[in-house]
Amino acid sequence: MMRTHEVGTLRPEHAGHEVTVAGWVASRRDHGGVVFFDLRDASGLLQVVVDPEQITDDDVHHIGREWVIQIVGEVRPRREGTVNADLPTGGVEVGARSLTVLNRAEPPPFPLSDRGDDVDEVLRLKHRYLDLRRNSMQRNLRIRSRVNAALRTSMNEQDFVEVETPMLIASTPEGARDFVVPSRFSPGEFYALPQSPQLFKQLLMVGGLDRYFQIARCLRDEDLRGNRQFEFMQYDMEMSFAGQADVMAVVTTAVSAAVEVITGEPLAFIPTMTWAEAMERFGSDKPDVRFGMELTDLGDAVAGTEFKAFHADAVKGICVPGRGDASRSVLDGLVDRAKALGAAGLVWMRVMAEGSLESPVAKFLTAEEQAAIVGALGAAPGDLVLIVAGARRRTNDVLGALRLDLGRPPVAEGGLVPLWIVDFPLFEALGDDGQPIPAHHPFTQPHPEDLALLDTASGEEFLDIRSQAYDLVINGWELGSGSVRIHDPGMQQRIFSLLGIDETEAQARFGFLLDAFRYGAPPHAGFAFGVDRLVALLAGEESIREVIAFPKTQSGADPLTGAPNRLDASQLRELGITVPPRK
RNA sequence: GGUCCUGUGGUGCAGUUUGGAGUGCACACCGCCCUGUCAAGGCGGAGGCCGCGGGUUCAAAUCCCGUCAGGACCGCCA
Repeated sequence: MMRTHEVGTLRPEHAGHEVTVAGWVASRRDHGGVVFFDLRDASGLLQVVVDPEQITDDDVHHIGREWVIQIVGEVRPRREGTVNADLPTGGVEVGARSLTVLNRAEPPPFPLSDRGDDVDEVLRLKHRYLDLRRNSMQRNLRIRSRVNAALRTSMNEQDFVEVETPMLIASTPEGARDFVVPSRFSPGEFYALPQSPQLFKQLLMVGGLDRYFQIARCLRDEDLRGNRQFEFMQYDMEMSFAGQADVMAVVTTAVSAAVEVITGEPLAFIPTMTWAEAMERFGSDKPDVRFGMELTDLGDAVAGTEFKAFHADAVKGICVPGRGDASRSVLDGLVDRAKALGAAGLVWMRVMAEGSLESPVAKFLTAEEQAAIVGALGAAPGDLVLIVAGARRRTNDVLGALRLDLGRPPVAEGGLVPLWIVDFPLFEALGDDGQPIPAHHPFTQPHPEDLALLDTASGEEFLDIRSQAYDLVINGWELGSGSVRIHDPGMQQRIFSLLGIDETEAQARFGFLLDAFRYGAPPHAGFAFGVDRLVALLAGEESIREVIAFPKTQSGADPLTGAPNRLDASQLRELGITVPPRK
């Protein structure tokens, strides 16, 4: 038997038991005579004591970190004054009767203790198998496993059917850039890897599965970020004879179950906010509502002002508490940032004692206007006021970004604060040809109150049409989104025609789905969210790389395996692929 | 595609602003001492292409140009 116990399970009630334990040497404290080892396995740390009267082999003084050893010995309570309150096993130790070296180890290239948290990430990824031994990675992957299990259990309890959908599918030109896989049987032709199971889950609804879910791997060939990887896991669901409220209830139950299994507290209730309100108050469709600094409309405060920059579609501001002491170079940096985000400029104002304003533009504003600005923002002496004027949507975007730059707390601070964002616009913008561009995807059902607008709208008015699309946001991260789908061929035809997709093109892109819908598609709606992001939030990590066993760097490389790499000439020949010579 | 930040013994940093001998700190590593430590302690030692290439200069870790790698952000992510 390799071991009788995992080290982290031993407690004072085991005193007197003879145990066999095995693991890695986390540290050695060598007194020349007695030697202490911290023995680590997946369950934790345990102090092992090697007494020279028990074990006389001098090699014990040369056992290094990360050596793999096995100890047979007796559990005993620690002597008075030597209990370690920082360790769950700190009340006991094992006195070694025998010590076996199961494997030697070279010194690791970086510390595996909690001190290793600051190590260069490339080095960690290159030796991920060592990085995984560290506390935080062990913890994060175990959180991930329990979240996956909780989601599955919840969906099964809610009578959903888990169905796997294919990884090798047809490419459609919609959405994100596809990863593609060459076909050996049909040289010159390619499969695409799924960006999401979207079309398949709608086919499953036509197929009468009624309630589908999957924890699905999705792939998108777009630039990576702290919370975006090429490949990621989506909790994906779709339900028939159901609408927005039904979907939100099911998702809330599942997410709540996952949160509860980690934090011990369910998400009792997830408040709802319209997209329009989120944009006006927070300048974001994924508002972080854990802190204030809300966007305030200053249109009334500066109505009729002489200051020409404030003669704009919208004049809005935020108040940054206590940052009136920001240096000129910091303020210049904020102005640059605002301009980079597309603002014409940024007005900053330091709020001085008695509420007077110190600002390059103060001389253009009357005392009444200055007082109105301070009043509207509720600014106090010592605060910093930032004002942007311009087109309303751009103004909201810029201030929303500055608000996050200046006020956003660490992702784990204050627990999880979830929010449903509803009534997204159906179209996010107008293309160069004046055709509206869908905000979600072209199968999204318009909002019932805005159906009439579909026929009467023109130009920018299209952007006011709402849809039955909804997002789940937690702590300012877009966790996922969903929508009620169009199931009526007539409505689908109208949307395609608004999007400038003619029948031939629609057939070519989504013909199989449209064909399926001719045979009696049930009304259906669904949702999907990023499991990596949920796990990162629950683990308190800013980057999903910390909750993925083998992630890629920002340039899409894997320092451990060397992916991506080049193929043999013979392999390429078989696939009918020619690649340019290496530069 | 763009902007910004970072790159110095195995690891984490300081040094770069204002050029002057690879100068410093902590950890790890090796040797010796040490029988109750908790990241043990003490003494000693070894370990450097200052990411890479070019330029300026009497002299470059330091200034300039280029490049590579990593990260954050913009674009992108229906």
